[in-house]
Amino acid sequence: MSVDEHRSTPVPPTLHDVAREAGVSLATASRALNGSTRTVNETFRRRVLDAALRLNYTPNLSAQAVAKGLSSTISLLVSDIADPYFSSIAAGAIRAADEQRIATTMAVTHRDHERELELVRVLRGQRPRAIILTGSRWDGVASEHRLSDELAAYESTGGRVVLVSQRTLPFATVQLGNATGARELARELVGAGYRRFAVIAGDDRLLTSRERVSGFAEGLAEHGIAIHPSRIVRAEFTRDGGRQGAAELLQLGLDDVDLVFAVNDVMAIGAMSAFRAAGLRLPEDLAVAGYDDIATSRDVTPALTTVAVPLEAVGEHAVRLALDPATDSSTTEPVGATVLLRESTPPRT
Amino acid sequence: MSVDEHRSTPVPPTLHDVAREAGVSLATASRALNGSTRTVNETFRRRVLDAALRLNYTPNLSAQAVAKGLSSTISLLVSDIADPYFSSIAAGAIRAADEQRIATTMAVTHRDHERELELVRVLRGQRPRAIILTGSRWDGVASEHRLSDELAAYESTGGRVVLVSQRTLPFATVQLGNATGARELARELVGAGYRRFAVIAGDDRLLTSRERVSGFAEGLAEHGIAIHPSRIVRAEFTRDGGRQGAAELLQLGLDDVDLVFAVNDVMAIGAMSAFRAAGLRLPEDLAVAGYDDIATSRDVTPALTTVAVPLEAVGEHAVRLALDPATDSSTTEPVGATVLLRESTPPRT
DNA sequence: CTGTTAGCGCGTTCAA
DNA sequence: TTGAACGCGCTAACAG
Repeated sequence: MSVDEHRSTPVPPTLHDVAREAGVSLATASRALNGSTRTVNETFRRRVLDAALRLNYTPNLSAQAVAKGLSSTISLLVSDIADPYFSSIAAGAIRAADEQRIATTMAVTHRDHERELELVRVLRGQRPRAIILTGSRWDGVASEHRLSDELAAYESTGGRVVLVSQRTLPFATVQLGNATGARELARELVGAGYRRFAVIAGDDRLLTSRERVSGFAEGLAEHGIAIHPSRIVRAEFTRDGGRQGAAELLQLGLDDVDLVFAVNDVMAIGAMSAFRAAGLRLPEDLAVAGYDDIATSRDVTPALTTVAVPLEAVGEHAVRLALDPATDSSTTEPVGATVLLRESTPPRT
Repeated sequence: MSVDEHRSTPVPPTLHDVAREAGVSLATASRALNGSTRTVNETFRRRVLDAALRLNYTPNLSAQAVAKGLSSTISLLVSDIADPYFSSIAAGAIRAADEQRIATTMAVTHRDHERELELVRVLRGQRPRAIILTGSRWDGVASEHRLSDELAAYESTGGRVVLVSQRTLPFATVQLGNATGARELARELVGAGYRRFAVIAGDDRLLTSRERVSGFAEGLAEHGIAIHPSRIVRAEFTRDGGRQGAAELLQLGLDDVDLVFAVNDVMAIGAMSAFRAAGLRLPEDLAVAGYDDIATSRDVTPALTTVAVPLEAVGEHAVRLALDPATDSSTTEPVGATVLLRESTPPRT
């Protein structure tokens, strides 16, 4: 039937096949199937569509991208897709991209700067409409400059860059209001009667960690409360990091602490596990608060007090920013955060 | 300097630009940069590489794909990327794909058959090396046939299909051993002293749900225990579904039940929340077990008894299967499951 | 080992 | 409105 039968490697039908099958020219077939200006006779149109259906034709997106010099994909970089923080953002991003019929390519950096830079280079090869970088930016990390250069080069050749994090690089950014959220959390906790705090933070070069810690400290300072530096420990931005931070705090002694703020929920949950393993009753012996409001936060016992970040909306937003031609690199979209007081921080009488 | 300066739309440098800059032919530049057989003079090679670096050149992957008729991407379909079950599989898949320097395009079906079918059609346009479908297959759903046809068409034109689920379609499949895992869970639970069970299942056409329920029932039957049909409720495969299932069970009355098995952890956790809200103490008043061993399971209180599925490994495995040319469609890779008895099902004396 | 040339599948001019 | 011809960026013969 088809020419493919005698070929060794099977191959998808091309527009050429469709045109031949329909008895029209390549151009007509192209116009009937993918043309923007639908200036094609209804009869021919029908014939082409039928032929395409009969052949089970699917346009080769790569070829289209080459021909029009414009691809229909975006690239999304995350630190760790199994982390609910990033998978929520990804969910929103994929949905928004999907609405515009563009595909999302995902890549994972594992919080490795060099890897991130390398991925940007590789992904540029896809000529995506946009590259979205999620995850905290770093301070004092040399590769940030190279990353910035790479992204600038990409943007200078027609690409769009959107960051979901801090605006430390000159690109459109969805800012997360970490300082504000943490400050508000501190206020509410003081309002609930807490006075003596410890913090499990992340690497100090991690701006998200820094912003949350300083925002929290500011909120306390408004009430004349200070956190002793020795009560701020640093650990990895993961559940295990939270456990280790808690262990360190336990070793330091927690007699003069009534609430531990972990800079994200994943760490907070790890910390809760460690505290409990050490024999502490939560929240009676110790209160814990986190940040992000990942799904698990409401399911742990006691339910975790945290700051809700509309993660899926953030992802959608980033894509809209990326795909909206009007957006320029100086765009900064702040996203609000909401304090959620739950059982892990009961009011102190 | 460059011709782009006078152009309205900025454009990335092409191989042509690099060749000109290096003073060599297009072919030489191609060979030096991307050629497999590195039969190129070291001097020229240097010159080309330098030029590429100077121009910040990145090969256009779409063009490469068109030229060699082979793309460097795979497509991964998941039901819901924010669900830890799927994000874990995705993490493994992305990692494995990455190792082979191929990019992963993600799409989300939201458990909608029509959408899934449509996505397969769209994704075929990318000419991915492989399409990986994760998520339970359905029984008695008409679109399954059309999906199968679509996938067959894709495979007949050189693509590869891998399913992560049940082998109900004639494609390479990573099978999850749901029945076995559930049977083993039932045995262990009986061994722990439980005798009276209820089940929160999913849609009965969802094979994953069916397999887990029937496997569980089989395990009980070995000990002469049966589950009364009225003690099996059905709900959505989500946390809210779990809540609703629990609510239904509560309404039915749980006096004659000492353990509730929810067919996945997400539902089990939702159910725990609902049971607790209804005033039940867990696990004293009621034991609960789930399936999948998502990260949250060990963080809830009481820690959830479940069946561990090596999700990330499953994802990696699916990609290897997809990319290994030796694999044929009849390949079936079973994956073991491990019962994890935790505090939500303490031994009954 | 190098350069020339002909494609890959498709969009889009330009005449007809 | 249609079709022929060219170009997109790149690879893969082919000849030198």
